Amino acid sequence: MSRPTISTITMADVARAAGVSQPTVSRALNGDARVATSTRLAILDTAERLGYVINRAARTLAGSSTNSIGFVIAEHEAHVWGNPYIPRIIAGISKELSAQDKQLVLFVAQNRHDQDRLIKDVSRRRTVDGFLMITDNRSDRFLRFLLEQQVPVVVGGRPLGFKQVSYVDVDNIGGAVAATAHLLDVGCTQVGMITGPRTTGPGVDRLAGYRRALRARGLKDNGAVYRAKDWGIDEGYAGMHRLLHEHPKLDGVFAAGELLALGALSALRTAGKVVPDDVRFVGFDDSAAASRSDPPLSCVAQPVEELGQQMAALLLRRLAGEEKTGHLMLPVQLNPRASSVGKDR
Amino acid sequence: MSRPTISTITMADVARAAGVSQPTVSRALNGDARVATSTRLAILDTAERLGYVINRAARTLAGSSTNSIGFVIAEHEAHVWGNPYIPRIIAGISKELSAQDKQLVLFVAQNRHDQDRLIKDVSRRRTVDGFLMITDNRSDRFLRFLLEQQVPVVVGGRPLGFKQVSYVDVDNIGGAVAATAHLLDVGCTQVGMITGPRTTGPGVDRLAGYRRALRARGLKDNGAVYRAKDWGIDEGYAGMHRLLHEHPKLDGVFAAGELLALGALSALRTAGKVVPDDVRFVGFDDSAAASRSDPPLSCVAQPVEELGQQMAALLLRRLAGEEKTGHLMLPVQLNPRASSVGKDR
DNA sequence: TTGAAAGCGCTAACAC
DNA sequence: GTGTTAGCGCTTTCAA
Repeated sequence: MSRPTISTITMADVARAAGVSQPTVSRALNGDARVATSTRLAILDTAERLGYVINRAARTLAGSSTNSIGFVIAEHEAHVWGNPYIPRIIAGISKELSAQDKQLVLFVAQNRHDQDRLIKDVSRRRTVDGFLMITDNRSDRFLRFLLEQQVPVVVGGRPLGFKQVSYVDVDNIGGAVAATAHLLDVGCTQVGMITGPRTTGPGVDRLAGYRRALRARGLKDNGAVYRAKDWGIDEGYAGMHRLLHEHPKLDGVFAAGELLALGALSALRTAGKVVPDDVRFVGFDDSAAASRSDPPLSCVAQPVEELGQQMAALLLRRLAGEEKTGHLMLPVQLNPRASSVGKDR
Repeated sequence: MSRPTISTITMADVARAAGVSQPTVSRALNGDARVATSTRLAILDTAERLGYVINRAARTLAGSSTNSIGFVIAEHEAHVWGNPYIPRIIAGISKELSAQDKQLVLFVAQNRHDQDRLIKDVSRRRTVDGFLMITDNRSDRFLRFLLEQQVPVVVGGRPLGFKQVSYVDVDNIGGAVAATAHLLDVGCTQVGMITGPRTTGPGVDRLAGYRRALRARGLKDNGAVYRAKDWGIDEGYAGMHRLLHEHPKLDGVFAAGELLALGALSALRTAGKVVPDDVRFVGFDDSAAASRSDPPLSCVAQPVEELGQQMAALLLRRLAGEEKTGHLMLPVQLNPRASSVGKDR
């Protein structure tokens, strides 16, 4: 049993079977309005019956679009590779793209050299119609290049230091306000925060939300803020450790990242603190992980998969000329949980 | 300043500039041995000078290869999206592929429906030359299909229930043996284990390694094994919780997964155990995360990025006809650390 | 509303 | 060794 021959049904085959010309098949399949409804239906039927699948290479060669978009992972080493959201973001992107019959091509540019190669390639030959990317704003040369060249691009997470860039982000400020307000609501008087890098939009915005919530209650900033250098578990641990030493009376903590929260929690337990008896805690999480039982903590749930999907949708709209530069903010949800951690309840 | 025109330098342009025919340019650029060295050099030089970049669509249409390979994420929802290794695996794959000028196309098949669509597409039209995939062996219909159709595929992690499939995996057995032996070496007398799903190669193999190490010391299995239903943090927590209740005298634990270890650690702390004073602990980790300070635990370090790279390399070799079905086992390293967790040292 | 003809940029025979 | 000649399977004018 040798490999079955891949049926190479072409538009010409469909045309022959349907009794029309090959260009008419092309028009019908591409939704050209000039094709008579009866013809279209006959063609669609024949194509389906014959199991026709378009040859992307031919389409790309003849047409003006590549029908594929690129996803660039350009974050600095320590960030992205510890970014637990990448798979989910990809799932969201993929969902949207496959619905529109676009291919998703992956590019990894961890260092300057990779970026240069990408820049060179893109500048000379358009391999994809546009880019989606996750960046930590450190190694942003590729993004800058894309914007200069006016190559369509949509970024995940508000990028700092760029004007006129399309991006999709979750409501970081709103989420941080809700988290902080929640801690105050349940009676905390000394609320601290571990925020993400000041070089990132989410890091800055979540801190802003925390401060806004304090201000709204007429509380003054007690300085119990740790600005993590990255989003990793280590920084969460280090941050919590430091906060506990500098602010022994802390009775509430908001850790603005999933791994930061894990690390912070670890430090709390190491210090013998019981959550929420000694210290109330709110973290960040993927909304898809909302059912997670450990840590059974209050968290701000972000729609990560939808973030990816919306990024793709926004890019496709731009490519279709329906939209110029634009932003999109996805709502988050505060997910309060009343479990105890640090000892058995 | 409008968008600079993408220079559409074709082989014909290079040919003209170099004073040869277009097919000769094709041969030179593709390393055809029949081209005279002097001609080749002249052509390469001209191409470089003109900034020539090949048109992949044209190459694919005219040739017999698509010059791109697919990466399929086919794991069951709960598994993959919590799989912390995906980004690193992708990095490794990308490294190898870009070195060979191949594109990486992503496919996501979370459910039966996605898989059917993929199967249908692949059976009718070859979009990529081969596939790389991560699977949890539950939703393995796509893999089965690929094998039946003799589509080249390389799997990451030993897949259960398949014969004649190429895969790359780390030395799970060796790692588990080393981990268990280490616990015994440092004086543990009651060593338990939390292993991964019995439907996965690594889950089975790591358990086998643990048992082999016990046997080698003449110890009999004390039954202190928790078989996690997935690799998530929750299962680690649940497993540790259960082990502690059923085996109160446990003084050593081997958690055979990164998230399993995190969860297990959490449960240990929750139960008031101090690591390593009360219980010795060995987890699994990405070797790239070896510098991680929390948890500062002994671990089996896996070369995850290299796993991806080797997967790609193996597939490319198969496509080049250099190799048939084959396996590759990457060595792991036991990384003993002597830190304390659960209280300040 | 449809067909005929041209051509996208490359690879692959086949000559010389 | 190198040039000539044919397509690959589409999209896109241009006629009809």
